Amino acid sequence: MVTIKQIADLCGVSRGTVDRVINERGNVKTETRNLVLNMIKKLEYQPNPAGKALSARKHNPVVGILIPAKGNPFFDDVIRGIKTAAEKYKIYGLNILLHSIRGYSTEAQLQILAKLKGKINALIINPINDPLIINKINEFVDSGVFVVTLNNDADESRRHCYVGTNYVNGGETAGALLQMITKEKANIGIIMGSSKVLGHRQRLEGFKYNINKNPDFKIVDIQENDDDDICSYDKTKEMIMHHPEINVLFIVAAGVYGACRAVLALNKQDQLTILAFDTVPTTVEMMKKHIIKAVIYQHPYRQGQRAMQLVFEYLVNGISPDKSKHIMKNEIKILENL
Amino acid sequence: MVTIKQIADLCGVSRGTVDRVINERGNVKTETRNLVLNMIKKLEYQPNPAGKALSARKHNPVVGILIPAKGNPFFDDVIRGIKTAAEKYKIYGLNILLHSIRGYSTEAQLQILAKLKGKINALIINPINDPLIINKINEFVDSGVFVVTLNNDADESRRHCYVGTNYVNGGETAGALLQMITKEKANIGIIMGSSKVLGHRQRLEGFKYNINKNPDFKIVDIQENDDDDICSYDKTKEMIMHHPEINVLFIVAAGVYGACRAVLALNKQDQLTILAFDTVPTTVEMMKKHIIKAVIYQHPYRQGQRAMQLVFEYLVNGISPDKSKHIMKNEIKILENL
DNA sequence: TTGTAGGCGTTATCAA
DNA sequence: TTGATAACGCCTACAA
Repeated sequence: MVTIKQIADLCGVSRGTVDRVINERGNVKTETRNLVLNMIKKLEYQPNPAGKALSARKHNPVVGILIPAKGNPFFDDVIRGIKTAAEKYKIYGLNILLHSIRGYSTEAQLQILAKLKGKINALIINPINDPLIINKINEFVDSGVFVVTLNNDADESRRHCYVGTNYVNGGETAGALLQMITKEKANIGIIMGSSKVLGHRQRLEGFKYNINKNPDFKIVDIQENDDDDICSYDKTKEMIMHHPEINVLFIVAAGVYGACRAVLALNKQDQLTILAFDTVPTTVEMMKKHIIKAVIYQHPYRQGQRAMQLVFEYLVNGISPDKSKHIMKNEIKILENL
Repeated sequence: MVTIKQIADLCGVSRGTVDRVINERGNVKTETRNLVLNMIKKLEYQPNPAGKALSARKHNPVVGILIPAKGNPFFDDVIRGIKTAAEKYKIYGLNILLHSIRGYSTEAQLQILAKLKGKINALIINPINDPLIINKINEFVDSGVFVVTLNNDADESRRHCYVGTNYVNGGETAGALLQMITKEKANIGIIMGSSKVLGHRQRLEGFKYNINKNPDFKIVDIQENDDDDICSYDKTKEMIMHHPEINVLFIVAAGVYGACRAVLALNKQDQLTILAFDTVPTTVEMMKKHIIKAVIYQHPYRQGQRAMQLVFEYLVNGISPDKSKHIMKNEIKILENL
């Protein structure tokens, strides 16, 4: 393990000069610069994160976090992952400014972002795909803030990293699983959050892609519940009543509890195979009651943890992420392996 | 964030004294000791891992690793996880001595352990549950070595940590999944590694527990293949020929490829639902050919990574593990979410 | 353009 | 029994 001091000694210059070369601070003669650079390459110099971390204590870096988690239990685990990681990193002087807001509103997000401006060194955000937000993200990036998009990407922006899942694959997996667990023919009713949400559309796309291969599987109806349980309850009830042939219910986003309650209200639980996403407490409850057969799980805790880890490594250890997309696998959860 | 220096100043003693108290090096008057201890408690002092890491560079800690990985592709991913993590920690001065051996032999394990004695500060081991090995593990622990058991526990020993899965639950999950994907009745043939291996016995136990709830599911035959593909091929062939009523094949350990080849040789692939463990390349191949329906996955990469992480945090950051068992979930993998 | 020196927090050695 | 000091690797302000 080579250190700056060693490089300096071997090049016959001071540590300061080597540091200037490494961190591109300028004010180094081209010759000495090249000398140092060659030595660095030759000895495969790598900065020691512990040294950096210690040195970084003087900055007290701050991470701004913006997540529309209020009223959406999926994010509870994401936030738990964030907070656990934050606690671990606190000792290094890394602090967080956590903003959990309710629902998806460009206006609200912009407001929080304005508040965070100038106060943070990194930003973790579950962004709306709105040009105004994209724009703000780019502004943060330009001002040197490290930006991680969480659970929903904004790849039109210049964010450094995305942590989340492959939504298309989530739908495909659900579709394949459904074909495994369904005896004979399936008439599928779909309840989705909103076709305005990219992730929901992609899941549906993946699901359809896999389902359409099988002539015994038909999608009978698709309704949107806006991720709201009451709306979900009404829409599901209506759907099942209008289409008594439905024997599979696929719930693509939130509102799982409302949909299940509708099934129970109609006493249809024994005639329906229900598939959903995520293991929020109410969903687990419905799995325990054998109402929901299986769900697709997107590692929410690890998503939160990973986002914080990336920020920590960048800000404190001076390590840039090795890849820009950190994708969690879509797992299949049944009651037994929750 | 309080530092040793601050504690020292507030107590009117030197940093050296505070360090002596914290690390219980003795040679401190009881009064000053209590003074310091109270201050530490009051200010909730927590050591800064970066400081420790920097200081630890002087020791150049070494991790011994002993895994019977040769000829067992399951461990390829475990080792990949170990090596990736080791690479990351190299810069901190942490080095590894990796011993990958072939097969499970107490003698061979003892030999390696003897070789490692005195050379290592931590040990990661996939141990045989033999009193001789347990004894050696305890010797290492007593001499101050941090010991992590990997993928197979030795909880009769005083090892610090176990990283692995819950085998009983793996079997239960497989059993539950099987009941979901099987139409009507199932006559199950089971190929297991060896009843001498605790993990295999536990998987079988969990599987039976779940299967026995359902009168339509019967276990027809159980054979052991000693984790060997050729043996697996022969035993499976024989089993299927002797029991033409078998319509489900459950492979509890290695030898998946051999078993599948037997099925193919008998041209039985369309009449059998096959379930197995782990996603080794040959198993994935069989999944792509639609011979194997699903497998239970035990996060091998993460197991290796986690074991190294625990060692790193202990040796370099001076952080003791928060729990003694680090259990990975049993995941269900189908072709789509591999 | 380059070098020096001090500090981040912890540990270890030596002197008192 | 205690204190002073240097070292781990990096960064930065200031001096040359």
